[in-house]
Amino acid sequence: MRIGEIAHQAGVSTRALRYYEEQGLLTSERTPSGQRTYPESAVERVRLIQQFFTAGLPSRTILQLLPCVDTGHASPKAFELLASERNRITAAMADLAAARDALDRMIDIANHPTPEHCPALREPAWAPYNPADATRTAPGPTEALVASATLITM
Amino acid sequence: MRIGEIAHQAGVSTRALRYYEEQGLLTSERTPSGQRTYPESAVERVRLIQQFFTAGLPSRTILQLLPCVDTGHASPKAFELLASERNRITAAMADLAAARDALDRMIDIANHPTPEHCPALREPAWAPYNPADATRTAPGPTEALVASATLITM
DNA sequence: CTTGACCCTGACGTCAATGTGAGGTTTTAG
DNA sequence: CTAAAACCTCACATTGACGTCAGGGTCAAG
Repeated sequence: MRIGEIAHQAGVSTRALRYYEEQGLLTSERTPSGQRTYPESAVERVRLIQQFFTAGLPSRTILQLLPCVDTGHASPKAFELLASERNRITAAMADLAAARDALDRMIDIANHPTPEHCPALREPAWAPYNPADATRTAPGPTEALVASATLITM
Repeated sequence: MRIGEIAHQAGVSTRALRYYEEQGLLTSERTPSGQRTYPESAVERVRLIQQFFTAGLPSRTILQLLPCVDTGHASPKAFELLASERNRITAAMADLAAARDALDRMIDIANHPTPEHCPALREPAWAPYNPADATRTAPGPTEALVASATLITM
């Protein structure tokens, strides 16, 4: 398969694929005329790479991780890296959850049944970590709103 | 309080605070000589701003959101924005979870009790979405490893 | 053989939240 | 009073994963 096909199937640009190759994340055969050729499996590999990029891993880190995907074995160094990146991701998820909760508090206040009731600041929307709000975990308030917004934005 | 104190308490640089002001996210009084002065509450406000930045919201979006923190009311536009950003964050968390699971699969394989058993690719580590692995949700494998890595990296 | 779609290699542009340094004023501690 | 520490305003540098344009080959179809 040529680069355009891979790009299409993996949902990325050809520029991205050449960049991955430049970074050592992806290899390709070449036709006599110099055009890149990939095996089918490249599609999944690109998707994995993209997943890591999306998760905020820099290319240098991905480069260190990929060999252990290929060999199925992890050196001690790679092992540490795997673990520390996992921790990083976990921390990032916590940060996102915190921001989401802040938004939820704002939505709650904006949705307050009696708008006259909260002139501004009885409990500021950004109060530091109100544990009473932390009992609920996943869905959050105003499901209908979020659902409709999903329709709008996804 | 002056800028250095706020920066210290909020855990950001003075440069960041001046940038926030430049972007309209933060206001300050000035002493006759021109030095910035902030109320105590600025610390929490900066922390909120940082939380949003960490969650990937761009300053322009934060700028649209903050008024509704201040007034406790959200215009329809702001409301849509709140909802769509909440969705964005939720999607980002899902992406992080997917990457974390990919790492977990790699860790599992690297930790495989019989390393000789998986020469490379019986089930590639990056197999697309193995639902059997999705039953477990939060903690993941190799707790001890992750715990020790936490000690190392946090 | 030619046209249009695809591919190639540079190489510069982008965007956003800061970092950093220059050159100068203000505040604070002694 | 003096020196250090903190502040001020420009304004250019950084980082990373691409976008985009230039200038030029390649490949299938008609």
